[in-house]
Amino acid sequence: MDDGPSSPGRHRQPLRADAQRSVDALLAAAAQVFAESGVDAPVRQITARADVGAGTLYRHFPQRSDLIAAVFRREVDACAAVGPTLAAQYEPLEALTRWLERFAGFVATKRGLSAALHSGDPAYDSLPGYFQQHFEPVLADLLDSAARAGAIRSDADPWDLLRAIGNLAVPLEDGDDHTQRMISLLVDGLRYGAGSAPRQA
Amino acid sequence: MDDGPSSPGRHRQPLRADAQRSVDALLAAAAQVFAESGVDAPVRQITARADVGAGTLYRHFPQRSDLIAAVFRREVDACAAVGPTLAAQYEPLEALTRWLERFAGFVATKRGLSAALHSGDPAYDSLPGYFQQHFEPVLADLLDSAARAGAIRSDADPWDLLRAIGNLAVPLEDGDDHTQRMISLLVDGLRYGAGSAPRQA
DNA sequence: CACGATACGGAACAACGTTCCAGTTAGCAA
DNA sequence: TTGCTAACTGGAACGTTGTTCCGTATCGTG
Repeated sequence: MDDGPSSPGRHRQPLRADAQRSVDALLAAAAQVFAESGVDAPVRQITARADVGAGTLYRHFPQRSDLIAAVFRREVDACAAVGPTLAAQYEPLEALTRWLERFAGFVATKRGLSAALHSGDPAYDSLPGYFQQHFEPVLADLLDSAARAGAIRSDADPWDLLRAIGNLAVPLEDGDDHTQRMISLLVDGLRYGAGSAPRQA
Repeated sequence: MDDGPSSPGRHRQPLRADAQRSVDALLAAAAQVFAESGVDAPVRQITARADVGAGTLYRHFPQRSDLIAAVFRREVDACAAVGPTLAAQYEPLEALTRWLERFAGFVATKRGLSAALHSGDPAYDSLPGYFQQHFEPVLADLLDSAARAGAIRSDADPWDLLRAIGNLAVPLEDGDDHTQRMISLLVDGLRYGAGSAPRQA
């Protein structure tokens, strides 16, 4: 979930208690600020909200991309973890719908990150893989359960769906319910061929 | 070719002579600096090379995107204009090859612009259209002439070729001749089905 | 409790984007 | 040519940002 310092090996040392607090506060603050002002937001805005000095930030995240990548991974983990929880709590179709909405919320906070991803900085190279690796199995399980229950067709491709919703949620940004309507439309589309022979995802 | 001030209607007034000099100097300097250091290069670097004050830059290009877009359009125009010239000067296949190499040179100076394009700034919205609108006819003519001369097959899609070379030239940046070899490979591919029935571009 | 290692805060510096205006210059009319 | 006005120019100056540095505070341990 939270790797302490920068990029390479996970966490080398157990991190002192206050240091762990700082890292957590920074990641939480950065997540909020990134969502509000994009990944190019001023550093001071983050340190101020985390109630932390600038030196503390640079101690744990020497490169800006370290912070961005860490926030990204943390949010991917959080969103992916919701999948099994929902699956245990709701019937398959309901769990699927709710998770897709949650995923749309995740995507909505990624304003400006797309540009960073294509900036050529090698620090971001691993993120798309991380994204796919963690989300695809979660959605695959949700789809599978719903299909077994006869609630949706069985030929939906998880990765296609993820990208479709990603494209749906990105251009809006504003808090209207357009994305939500689109998602339910997609789910309805999945339900269409439930019992009989389906066509495509 | 050179629209004076910022974005909307072309040039509203004929621009005073010294102002025209400044604009030209700025566009030339910006083109060099962008090619060397990317579109995020410091403003002062541009004004210094243009031998111009900062105020002069902001008078003619209030937004950074104005300057970037102007440089982009100017270079598109310059590159597109070379097409007919080469066509009149060389035999069709030679003209085609030379222009493709020229086009690769154009693409090579666009480092970092791809990221800006996807930044969401509406000032860049028109650029892709401008790109396609000016390059596609030029290449289409060159391909057509070469096909009529029996030098290449006749089913090559100009737009496909432009994007292929664009992808070829982007990742290299360094001045090796890899791009050039790839282009000649492409042209050889075009020649393959010259007289007989071809397959695809 | 005391001590060493670790981490913290925020002042300080450098570099940048942008604004502002006193001085200069181009274009035109007499 | 000369004089006038509007347009244009240069660069100092300001506010903001990224980043470093180090005296001080805190943690974990024997």
